[in-house]
Order: sequence, then structure tokens, then C-alpha cells
Amino acid sequence: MDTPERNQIGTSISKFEDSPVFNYINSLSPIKPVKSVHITQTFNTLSFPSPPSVFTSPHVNAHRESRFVRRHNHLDASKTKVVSEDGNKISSSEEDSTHAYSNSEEKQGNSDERISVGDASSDPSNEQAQFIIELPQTLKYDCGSPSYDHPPCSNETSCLVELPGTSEVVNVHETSKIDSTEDEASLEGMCQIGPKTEGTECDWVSLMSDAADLLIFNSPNETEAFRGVMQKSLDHTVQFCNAMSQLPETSTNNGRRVHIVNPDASSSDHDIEEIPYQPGIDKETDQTGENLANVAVMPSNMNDKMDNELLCVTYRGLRRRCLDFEMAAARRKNSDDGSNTGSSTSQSEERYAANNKQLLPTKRSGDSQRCILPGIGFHLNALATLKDCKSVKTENLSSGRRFSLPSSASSLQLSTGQERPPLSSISACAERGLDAPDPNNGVLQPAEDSSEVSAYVVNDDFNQNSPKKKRRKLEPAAEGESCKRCNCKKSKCLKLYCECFAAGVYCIEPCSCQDCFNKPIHEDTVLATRKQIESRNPLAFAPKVIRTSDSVPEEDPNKTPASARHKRGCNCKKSNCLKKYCECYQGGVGCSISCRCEGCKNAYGRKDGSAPIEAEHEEETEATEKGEMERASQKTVTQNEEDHPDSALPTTPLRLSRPLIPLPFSSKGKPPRSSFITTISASRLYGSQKLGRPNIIRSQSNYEKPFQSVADDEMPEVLRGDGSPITCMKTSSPNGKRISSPNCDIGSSPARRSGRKLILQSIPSFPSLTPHH
DNA sequence: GAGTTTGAAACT
DNA sequence: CAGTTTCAAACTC
Repeated sequence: MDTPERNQIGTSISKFEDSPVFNYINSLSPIKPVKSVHITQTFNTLSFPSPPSVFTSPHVNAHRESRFVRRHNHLDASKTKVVSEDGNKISSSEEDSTHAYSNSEEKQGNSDERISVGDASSDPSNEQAQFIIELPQTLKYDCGSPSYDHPPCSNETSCLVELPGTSEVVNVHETSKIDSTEDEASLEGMCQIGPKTEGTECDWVSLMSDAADLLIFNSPNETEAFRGVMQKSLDHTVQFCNAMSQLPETSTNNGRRVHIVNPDASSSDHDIEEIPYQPGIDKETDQTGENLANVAVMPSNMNDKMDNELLCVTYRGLRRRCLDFEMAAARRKNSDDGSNTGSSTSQSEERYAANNKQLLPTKRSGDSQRCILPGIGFHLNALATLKDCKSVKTENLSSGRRFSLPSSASSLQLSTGQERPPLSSISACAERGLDAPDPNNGVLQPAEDSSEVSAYVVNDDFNQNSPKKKRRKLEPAAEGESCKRCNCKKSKCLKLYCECFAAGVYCIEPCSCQDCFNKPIHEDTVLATRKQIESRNPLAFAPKVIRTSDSVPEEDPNKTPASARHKRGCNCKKSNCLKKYCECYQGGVGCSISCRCEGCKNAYGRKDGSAPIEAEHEEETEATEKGEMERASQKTVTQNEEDHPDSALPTTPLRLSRPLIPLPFSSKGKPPRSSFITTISASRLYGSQKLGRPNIIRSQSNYEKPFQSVADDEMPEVLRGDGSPITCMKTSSPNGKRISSPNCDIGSSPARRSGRKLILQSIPSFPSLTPHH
């Protein structure tokens, strides 16, 4: 779009735009105007819950379209029109991949501009490959994008193509359908669904992400390879699903994988929930491969209960809910940033109002604000989620507020890099936010970044689709676990005491709060309060549990402590860190040096570093003593860590979102140190895989996984600079022209290149990429 | 469901 | 920065 985003994207985009190829393409695609429309709608959709799918964010839509379009383009010229601009890119490599690309249009325009990407291009046509790459990214984003409303399809093809009745979907739909029919093969390839998926249903999310990846491959060879990989991944996913099914939570042990959705797609309400990471599962996944992309697990029961609830298992247990928040933030940001936002935001707000809980609306005013909003809640949520995680599954199913975004998938990847949080923890809060009646609300603003958008979109879509879900959720949630509900009586839900507020979500019906100001109606108040709190402590809304570098998955309880830690550490004196009073325990992480707890017996890891569970008995007393001892000695260390921790700490969503804007770190505050060890890789992954803004993704991932450390500002910046996914997203934005952000896609920006490479590296699981190379 | 315990958040 | 108060979740009965 013309939006600032582009500007951000950088010259590269402009180059592309300027490039004759672009012009040519644009001229070719009649769709553009439509896109613009979509875009606006999309934003709206973000803000508006009602016609979720329809309003998918422009970006998303575009992306979707692009995907579908691509095919269409290839397949049908007319259809391609629909895709239009995007369509240019559209030529999806995947499918027909090569064939499609063969399409004159794309090739024509694109080829010229394309920069050889290193990727997978085993293919002779580097140009195409590049091109493809871009597309895929866009697609990915798209997938993640709101456009994603698409209800999960029972059928692979359907998944891709069919969307819920929503109007937005419609566009995609048509195109997609066409594609699907025509390009089923391609779709299959994307989904890999094919035969493999037992359920036949594929995880749309995974599919999306995968598809995106697939798209990347222009060459047939790549495509095939990719498919192979995908299949493998599917297998893994299946295993994963099985594991998931085993999980008690998933009552549905049937666990069928996948997909999302409910056929009821008509209901449009699809809530995707992320399944909290579970150790057992993790192991499998780990073993199998990191690659396990996102899998949505639908318990059969769940299906019955919920129309559309999905459990999206993100790659590494990343939580999508977080993402949602992020997305919401992103949305907000977008709204703020984007011209689009204006209407959308208002709409979104309205939604919020309508919905009980929503993500807190970020102020649109500044980027900073935007940034802020997003990040904040997550962390807390994460913690909360941990608590609720188990419940979450069910809840999610029911409520469906949460959405797993494709983007999230990307995030997942990122997370994967980081590793799953030991605990399944998914931020319940985030969920909540999602759960909140109007997921859409959360979305508020159109995301500037396509990635964000996508995420939002997804949420939105789901949300939008699922006002019902929300309600549903609420119900289930109400059951107990549901996402957090607060019971504030004196704080007016404007303090961190309030879980909802802390999580960055509005209070909703299930809440038993009194005199609650944490509602859309009081948005201003909420925002102001947040600012105040942040001014006091920039990390106030940051995730409490940070995943340190490579924490080993839950598998090693011992390791756990190291892997994930509570940012500030607990201060337990009587609970011995064995109850939820302890934030560390609650977060499923071991206590660390930074903890000032007494008699630490944290099952996840003692402050001492002693083995978690077992040793505890012995040392209880010791622990206390040692604890003190350690304290003294450690304090020094702790402080250091604390300071550092931030670095290690997952960047708050804010950061992520805000990177541009320097947060005002309160004197106290530790300036957020953004960078985390793992971060980089994650960001890379993220960026590489999915256009979605790395930031968001990260944040999501982080959120999803409380444990994960998120790369903060640095990563995003890097990405940005390089053509961070975000930029890409932006480029992809509504205009669609940008879809392939030149920067992103094209090797022109090292970042992109790196991005892909990163992806490959980071995500071992995606074999597809590597093979080609 | 009411009451108690607990520790974070907020305040001084 | 430390101490105290406030608060709401977690927990118990």
C-alpha cells in the first residue's frame, strides 16, 4: 500500500514498484483495486468481529488471494485477475509450481526483478525461485493473516480454498476453490495432506505455513522435495497429534490431527487454540523433528462440542494466544500506523465494546503505543496460560477465542528454534484475550505489517467468525480453567493484580470483577493506566517467564530451570515454590538465582539448580538454608542476571512491536533489554519463514511459550533492516503489489536471503528446503 | 461458597 | 531501596 509501511520497507520495495515489471504486473492484474478494498476491509475486519472472514485484512486477503490466485492465475487467467497484483507473485511455485510459474505473467514481470535467491532454488530459474520465495512468504503471512479466517477444511483442498461463509473468504474462496479443484495437486502438495493425513484434514495452519514454504520452491524438484518434507512433517505432526491426544486434556484423545476446523466452517467461528506445550509431546516433536509444524488437533469430541475449535499445536508449543495478543497489538499498531487503521480501529473498538473482552485497544497514536499494547499482556498471559493451559485445550475448543495464526506458525518456528517451553503453558490470558468474546477486538487495528496483519487476521477471522466461539469459550472457560477471569473488587481491573489487565485483555463476562474499568468502553483509561504502569516498569507487561537460550525442553527437568526462568524470580517464603503462589512454579519454570525464595522446592528446578523434583525432598530444608546462602552469594549474581535477564528475557510484546520506538524505560526499569540469546535465531526463522513480522511472531512465540526468550528489539531491527518480515508484510499489505516485498523476497535485501536460509537452518524440520540445497 | 493463606503489586 | 500495605489469586475447609 501506500502506507508508511512501504516506506519502512524501504527502497527495495519502491524499486520493485517502480520497476517496469511491477508496473506491468499491476497493469495486468485488474484486482488491485479490489485489493485495496480488501485491505480496507481487512483492517476493518480486524477491528470488526462480525464479518470476520470477509473483512480479512487486506494483506491477508491479498496473500490468500495470492496463493489462490497464483494458482488461479496459472490455471485461470480470469481468476488470476482476482489475485491481481498479488497474483503476480501468486504464481505459486508449489503446485504446479513450476508450471504455474511458468505462467507468463509472473515470470515476465517477476523474472526481471527477481533476484536470485539462494533458497532452494535448485531450479534453474533463479528468478522464479526468488519470486516464488517472495510469494510464499506473502502467502505464509497470508495464511496467518486474517484472511485466514478460512475455516479449517476438512479437505485439504477445502482448507486452502474454502473459507467460511464470510465475504472475505468469499473472494479467496472463489479463487481458492478454483484453484483447489484445479490445483488440488498443488494444494495437496502444500498441505501434503494427501493421503498422509489420516484425518485427511490437515492442519490448516501447518498447511498454510507449509504451503508458504512450498510456494517458495519454484522448481518442481523443490516442490517435490518440499512435499516430501511436508509429508515427513505431517508424519511428525501425526505423531505429535497422537501424543497430544494422549494428553489428558485433549479429551479427544482421538486426537485427530488436525485441522481445524469444523466443517461448520459456515459457522466461521473457528477458534484455534494452541495446545500448551507438553513435555511428552515435545519430546516426540523434538525427536521427530523440530519441523513438526503447527498441528491443529481437533479432538473428535471437541468437534462435536465446538464447531470450530481447533487446537493448534504450534510447533514447539508456542502459544498462539500470545500471538493473538501480539496480533492485536499489531493490529492496533497497524491501525495506528496505517491509514486503514482509522476506520478499522474504530470498528475494532466497537467490536471490543460488543465483545466482553478484547485485547486492549492500543492507542493508535504512536507506534510506540502500538508496540506497547501488543506486548504487554502476553507475558502475564503466558503465566496464566500455564496455569490454564491444560484447561485451555478444552477451553480453546469451546471458546475458540484464540486463534492459531499461520503466522503463529511462523512464530512457532521461531519458537522452535528456541525450544518449547517446558510447560504446556500457553498463555491463558492470551487465550483469554482471544477467548474474549471478540477476538476481533483484539485485533483492533490492521496490522501494518503484513505479518502482523496476518496474525491478526487469523485471529480476527476466527474471532470474527467466532463470536460464537467466544461465547463458547466463555462458557467453557467459565468452567474454571477458562482463560483467566478476574475477580477484582478494588482494583477496578486496572492494575496488574488483575489478570485480565495484566494479560492485556479486556475483562469479559466470565469475569466476576466489580467496578471494572478494563473494558473497551474505558479504553482510554485502560491505556492511560497501562502507560503509567509501563512508565513505572517497562517490563511490567513483559512475560514473566523467559526462556533462556536453548533451554532444554521439559524433558530434562533439571535443565528446565536453566532453560526457562522467571524474569524477576519469585519471593516465596512459605509455599516453598511448590504452589501456584510461586510465579516460577506457576510458570512451570524452575527457580533461578534471581529468586529470593526460601526453602525452594520448585519441582521445575530449584534455585540451587538442584534437580527439580526428586531432590527436592531431601533438600527442602537444605534448600531453605542454601537458599539463603545462595541468596547472599547469588544476589550479586542475580542482579547481574536480572540486568541481563532482560536481555535474556523475552522481549515484551511491546518491544517487539515497538522496536521502532524507544520505550521510555523507567529509571527503575530495566531498560528492556531486548535481545535474547535465542532470539536471533528465532527472529530469523520467523522472518525467513513467515513474512509476518518477526516481531510479532516472536512475541507470539514468546508469549506462547512463556519460557522462550524473545529476541527483542535487536532482532526486529535486524529483520527490519534487512527487510524484516514485517516490512515484507507491509509490502505485502493491502496493496498487494508489495506483496512480495521486494526487500523481503528478493535477495536484494540480505535479510531476506538470510531469512530463508535462516529458516532452513533454524528449522531443521523443514527438510524440504535443505534438500534442494 | 466462605474464609484463609500467600506473594505480587502498589504504595510510602 | 526497604518496608508496609493492598490486592486478588490460590488454597483450604
